[in-house]
Order: sequence, then C-alpha cells, then structure tokens
Amino acid sequence: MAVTIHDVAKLAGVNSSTVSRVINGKATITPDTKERVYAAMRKLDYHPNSLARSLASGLSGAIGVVVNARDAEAFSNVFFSRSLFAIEQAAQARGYQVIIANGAQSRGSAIENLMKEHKVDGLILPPTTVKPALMETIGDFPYVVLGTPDTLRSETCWVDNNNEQGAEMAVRHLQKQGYQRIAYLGGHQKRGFTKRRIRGYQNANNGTETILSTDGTAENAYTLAFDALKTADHPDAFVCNDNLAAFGLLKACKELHLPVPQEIGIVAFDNYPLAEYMDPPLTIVDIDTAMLGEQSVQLLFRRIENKVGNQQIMLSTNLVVRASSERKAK
Amino acid sequence: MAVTIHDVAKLAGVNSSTVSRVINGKATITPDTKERVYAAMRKLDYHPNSLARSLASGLSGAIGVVVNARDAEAFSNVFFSRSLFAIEQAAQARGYQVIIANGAQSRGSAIENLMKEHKVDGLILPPTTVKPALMETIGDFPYVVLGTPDTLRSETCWVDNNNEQGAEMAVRHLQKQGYQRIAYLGGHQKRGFTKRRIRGYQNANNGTETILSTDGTAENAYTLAFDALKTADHPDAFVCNDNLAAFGLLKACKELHLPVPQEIGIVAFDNYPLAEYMDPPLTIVDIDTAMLGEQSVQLLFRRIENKVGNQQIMLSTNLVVRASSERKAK
DNA sequence: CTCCATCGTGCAACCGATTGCACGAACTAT
DNA sequence: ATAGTTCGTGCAATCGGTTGCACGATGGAG
Repeated sequence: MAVTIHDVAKLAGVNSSTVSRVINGKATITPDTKERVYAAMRKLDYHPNSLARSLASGLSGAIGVVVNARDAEAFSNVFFSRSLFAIEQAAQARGYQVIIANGAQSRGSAIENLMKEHKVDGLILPPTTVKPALMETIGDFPYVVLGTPDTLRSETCWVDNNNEQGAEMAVRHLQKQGYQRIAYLGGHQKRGFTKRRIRGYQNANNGTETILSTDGTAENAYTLAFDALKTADHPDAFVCNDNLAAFGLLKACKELHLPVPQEIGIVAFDNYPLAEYMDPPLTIVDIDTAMLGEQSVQLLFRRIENKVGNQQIMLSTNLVVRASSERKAK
Repeated sequence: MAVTIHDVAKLAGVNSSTVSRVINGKATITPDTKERVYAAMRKLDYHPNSLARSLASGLSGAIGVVVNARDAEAFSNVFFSRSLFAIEQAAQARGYQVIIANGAQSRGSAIENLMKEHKVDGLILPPTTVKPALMETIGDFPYVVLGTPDTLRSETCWVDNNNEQGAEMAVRHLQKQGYQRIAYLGGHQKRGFTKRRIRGYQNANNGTETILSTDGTAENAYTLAFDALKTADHPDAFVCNDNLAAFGLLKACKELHLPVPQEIGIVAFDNYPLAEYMDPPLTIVDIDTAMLGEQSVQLLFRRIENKVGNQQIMLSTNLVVRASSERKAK
C-alpha cells in the first residue's frame, strides 16, 4: 500500500540499495543516478519508513525525556517546560524525535522500558532518578541528567545551572544595595537544588542566618514570612527559592505595610512570566533553560556517538535586576 | 548482542512464533509451554525490540502531540502542559509512547513527517493547524484536534471545552452577584477560543457591551483596565480571558482604590496555581484539562482502531467561586 | 598495452519481530 | 472404532529498510 524503497528503485531503474545510499548520502553515487532517484522519490511522494530504517540501523531516532510528575503542575513548572522546549528544538534540528515519559506513573520502570525495548537511543533524566540501582541497569546506555544528582555526582553525566553561584550572587547583590539581615525563604530542604541554593546563601551571607523552608506553596511562604516580619529585628531582605515564595512574601509585606524595596528587598529564583508584572517587579536569578536544554542534548548526542565519557556541565545563572531589590537609586 | 525472541525460543525449546504468541496472548497456548517461555524470558531478561515489533505489526506504538510554539512559554501554558500530562498518562496506560513535536520550528511539516514516516499511529493537533491543505494530506490518518478548529468544524475530529458556555456562566454569576456593567478583558480576537468566549459573554450580557482586547500580556490588560476604570460609568465587573489579564486588572483596581469584590467583580478563565493566592483569590472558569487529555486520547484510539468516524466532543467548564466575585455575603 | 586501484552499483543476508498456513495430536460425536 | 473437529505449535514469508561483499567498468601508472 505505502510506497517503499523498492518502488522507487524500480521507477529509477536501480537497485534498492542504491536508493538507500542516495538517501543516506554515505556513498559516492553518480550525479546522474542520484538525480533519477530523487526524481522517482518526488514522483511517488516517497517517505522512508522510519521503523524499518531503525530496525536495520539499530538506531531508533528518538531520545526520551523522563520526568517524575505526580500531578499536572510538574509539567507547567517553568524549569521543566522551558527546558523541554529547548530539548525538542535541539533534537529536531538533528532529525530526532522526543518521547516524554512520566516515571512516576508507570508500572515498572519507564526508563528500563524505553531503553531495553530500543525505543530511544538516549535519555534525559531528572536528578531524583539517579540511584545506584538505576545506574547499574542503565550500564553504558547514553543518558544525561538534567540537574545535579544528589549522589554519584562525579561518576554520572549531567548538565545543570549553578544554583550555589546564583544564590551567592543574589545575596551579594542585596548586600550591595545596603540590606543587612538577609533571609532565605522557600523550598523543600530535601530537594538537591534547594540545598545548593541554601549553601550559596550561606557562603555569601555574613549576618545571622535565617532559613525559612516551606512546602512549596505560596500560602506557606506567606505565613512564614508574615511571622518573621512581625518580629523586632526582622529580616530586611529575602532570597526566595521560587516565584511562588516571592508571591507569598509580597503579600505579607503589603499587609504589614513594609514597602518593597524601601524596607524589604527581594530576589527570587526562576523567571516566571508574571515576575516583571508583580508589584514591584521582581529581581530574578534567571536560569538559562534554553542553554540548559541545548547543552544536554548536545552532550547526549556526544554520548550516543560514543565520543565522550561521563561529563559534567555547569552553567552560570544571570541576575535580572528589577525594582524589588533596588533600594539605592541608580 | 541483545537477547532476541530466538534466544528465548531456543532456551524454552519452542519455535520463535510460539514465543511471539505467548507475548501477545492472542492464541491459546498450553499452560506448560507458556510457563517454560516465561521462565526463559525471565532468565534471559528478555525485552522485545519494539522497533522490530512495530515494523512487523505496522503499528508504531506511539502517538504524536503537535504544538505550534514560537517560544518556550507555549510549553508552560497551563492548557497545553496540563493536557499533555493527561495525554501522557492515558497513552501510557495503553502501552503507548508520546512524541512531542513543535510544528512551528520544523522545516517541512512536522505532521507530515510523523505521519508518513510511520513514526506515530495517530496525532493530537492544535486547532490552528486545521486548514484544507492539511486535511487533504492527512487523509484518513487518525487524528484528534485539541480545541475547536476555526474552519471545517463539522468535518473534523475534535475535543474541546465549551468556552461559550464558560463565559456565559461567568457573566450570569456576576449578574447574580449584583454586578451590572460587565466588560470582557483580554485575549487576541483572532484566536478562536477567545472569539467563542466573547460570544458567550455577548449571549448572557444584556447591558452595554465593552470588549477590551489585549495582546495577551498582563501589562496591556493593566493599561486598558486602568483607562476603562477612570471613566465615569466604568464597568463594575470583568470577565478575563486569562489569569494574566486578571493580574493586570487587579493592579489597576488597587491603584485606583477600587476594592475587589465590593466595587469591582472579577472572573477569569484558566485556573493558574497562583489564582487562589491572589489578593483577593480569583473566581475561575476552570477547564478540566485532565478530562480533555483523557478524552482526546480515548477518541484517538477509537479512530486508530477504526471504530468511529469523525466525532466532536464538547466538555463543559466549571465555575470555581472565590472572593473576587463574591459581593453578596453567602 | 597491460595491470591494478578505484569507483559505482547490484546481490543477498540481515535487523527482530508477526502471522497465514499446514500438520499432527487429542478430543468429540456417531 | 472411525470420521470430523478443534487445538497447539512449527515453518516460512514478510514488514522495509541497511550494509558487507563482489563484480564490472573506468582510469591512471608503468
């Protein structure tokens, strides 16, 4: 029913292997022959069957992006969704497809499934999956972790933004603006990236350390911030683990009539679209998700082509300064 | 190198076709044989090669989700990302993979590529792709549009939430709360779903019609709302096309000292995670993206199995009432 | 002018499954 | 006891490409 390589070969008056070679461009073919093949392909509207091609070549032509999502929110998470966009773009540029798989939902291991059934040639994994048992089953199958694994840091292959540096930068910026009692607000302490941000905060902070960890909701951040701001020598600035925490904090500041940035300075991680429309617009530690996605795909392909061993890539973050931290006039 | 069906067959002392039948469970096999085959599979840690399987069976075992995204924000859009989550879940439950493809980036048609190269068995498409030319090339290939196409509405296969009904419901709710001059704020008028929401607004609204269309940003909504609210007989309630518009509106209300919900009532489409933390929490026309994703996959599979022709499924929306529209005490 | 390397193309095996057909064994009906 | 089913399994073709090897033609060197 569908047009095959043999139909093209017959029309062009050559053998199917010649057509294959024309398509893949790996061998030298007489220009004349090549042209006849192309003409036949065009005439028949030929599209190679990628399944047959994969079976023969042993390459699926797809990479898998695994995410551990219990609920739909994990998919709208800006870090994941923006990275995914960049990953898709980079993969498409190489003629590769992107398969997404939710590791949290699947019975059996989604990773094992994709890998052992030859559905993908490589995997992009979340750091939470990195455990000795998985690394054993994954063997030397190509993968890249998007984020820093908590364990096996130096023996695995990953790409991440430098959370520690980002938090340090945030604190130093607030200090330069004259804030003195800087607190850290938001995030589960059990998440690796939060731990690293807190470490960066601690590195740069030379005042009293105040760390307010939340369950990740804006509501919780609001409550904690409200209580903290009611005390006598309350913090005069916050580094927020994410935009939601900053949102809760802003609400608390408003209710307590503490103007931002005059009385309270705020810097938050992750550049949500709303961040610049908040009141005041938020200063942000911006993660270059486009670069992160692009780099992880690049590294993954180098692994697929067996050109490199495990590598670690750390990208630095950028500070986007907006009103929420600008106490001093420019 | 990899374990094949033949290795399993040899170990179990049967023919490879028997192993195949055991795996697929389509034929009756002696319990004894079956057990021997399973034992061999376990012992060898056998995983069927999905590529070979697909080639032989003619089914790729994947569905494609196409999105037209110029920038990364389209991926974090709550409608897309939440639907995608549900789609992945529903596909995985059927043993199917989900391939995502950005139609806006690809040279050549991403849709044609996925379809003609047999990479997917069916497609979930965005409504903007529905054009006569595409429908011609797509032929009777299984697809479902997620959203209502602007054209070919009755000849195509789609699943959508009822935007018209949602907007009507929002207006009626505001009327019941005693608001009288209800305006519509936000959204490109060229987008189909915005048009339908506006139509719903018009159906229910019996006062003066005020439609403030924006470029989609919170900033623009803020400006338009601010200007509208400065006039003498300004609107006393708004239906917002999305949360960003509501965000801009809230800012305008605050600056003009118009308390919400006492002076101004607000209902917005799309339940962002932040909506309930806004000040005041927003009343929302909530779209059941989980159901939308699930239904679209279900319908797609019925099309793949050739059980049905083109169908249209319209899901109703729900009103989540919060403080922003509750002028009357409960 | 012969010899040999190089180049373009064909032949056929192979990738790893699925599946229609055939055949022998076991079972039912008469 | 015999004929006719039914059931479980094997054989071999097939899905649509890729690729190692072989072979004839061409071209340059000696």
